[in-house]
Amino acid sequence: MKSNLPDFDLDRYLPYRLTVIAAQLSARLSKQYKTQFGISIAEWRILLNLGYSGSGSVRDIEKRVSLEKSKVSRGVSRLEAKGYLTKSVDDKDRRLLKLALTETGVALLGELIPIATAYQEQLDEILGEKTQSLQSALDRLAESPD
Amino acid sequence: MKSNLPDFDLDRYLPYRLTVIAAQLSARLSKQYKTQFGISIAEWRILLNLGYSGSGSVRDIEKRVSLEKSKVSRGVSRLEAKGYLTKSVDDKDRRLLKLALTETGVALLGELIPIATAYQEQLDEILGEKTQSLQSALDRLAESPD
DNA sequence: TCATAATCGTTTCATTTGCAACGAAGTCAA
DNA sequence: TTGACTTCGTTGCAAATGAAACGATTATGA
Repeated sequence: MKSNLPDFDLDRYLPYRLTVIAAQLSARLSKQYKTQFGISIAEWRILLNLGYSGSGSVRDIEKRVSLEKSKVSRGVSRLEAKGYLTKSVDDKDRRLLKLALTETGVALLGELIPIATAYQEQLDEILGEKTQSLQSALDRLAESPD
Repeated sequence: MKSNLPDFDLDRYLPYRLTVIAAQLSARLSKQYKTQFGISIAEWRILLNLGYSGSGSVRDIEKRVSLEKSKVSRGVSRLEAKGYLTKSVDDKDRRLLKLALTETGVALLGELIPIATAYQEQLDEILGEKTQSLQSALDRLAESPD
């Protein structure tokens, strides 16, 4: 087809670019967590949140780590089945679940975190002095409306 | 559970951060393209690639726009069903498909591109002087070998 | 030439996803 | 108190996804 289209540079188009690079960066840890620990990214985020908050509801996690509530719900169930956390009803509000890591869960998280930290350090090394400007540019995008 | 975990800042963790922001940026255009034109992101990338390359095989698109070949295959089929492109066998190598936009496909793309361009400009505005440093930081990450 | 290997695009299949609907529990106001 | 409304977590369901297998075609090299 003859085309007389305006120019467009996909490689500089941020929605595309960020999606591709995010997938690239996530892929490595995702594979390692899956093969070595049988844990998905969603599960990792849940563990992490519970590790630091001490306990929380499905909704707390959903808001805090950017996961849909059905994903959180299913992730929590899997983690419970594997013995990494416990579910109980919150006494103050019986609609809520009180989720908390088990000892095994804490131990697992203790293995996952150093791996992520090492990866982040590696990325910071690659970025060098650009680390700060990247983070502050991302701050801007994150704050932007819609 | 008592925890004695090393510190970890998820909000500065790039694999997470980029994933969240990428999803946020993509969501807006994704919705608009879907509701207004019935087009998915994968289809948009396919259209875009064909619009500029003139024609190409499934594999060309796969490599060029970061889509799995099954996604390309299905996207191409949908676009063909909607009349936006044509499939034919490549005469030089009969394993390959020769894909090309129809007139309708070019017209559609002619509507999609200005929307994306306007969005990119809006993002550049939000980023201001940080646009360049963001792009160059992303260059670094993209080049990194994992 | 002929057998083997590689590549292309499609499809199968199990899993994942996102959305909406749901029951249970809590809130609010009349 | 009652009834309408909201919130919580789960689940049903249809669609999307990704990996592997497949047939068809081409490339390679003995």
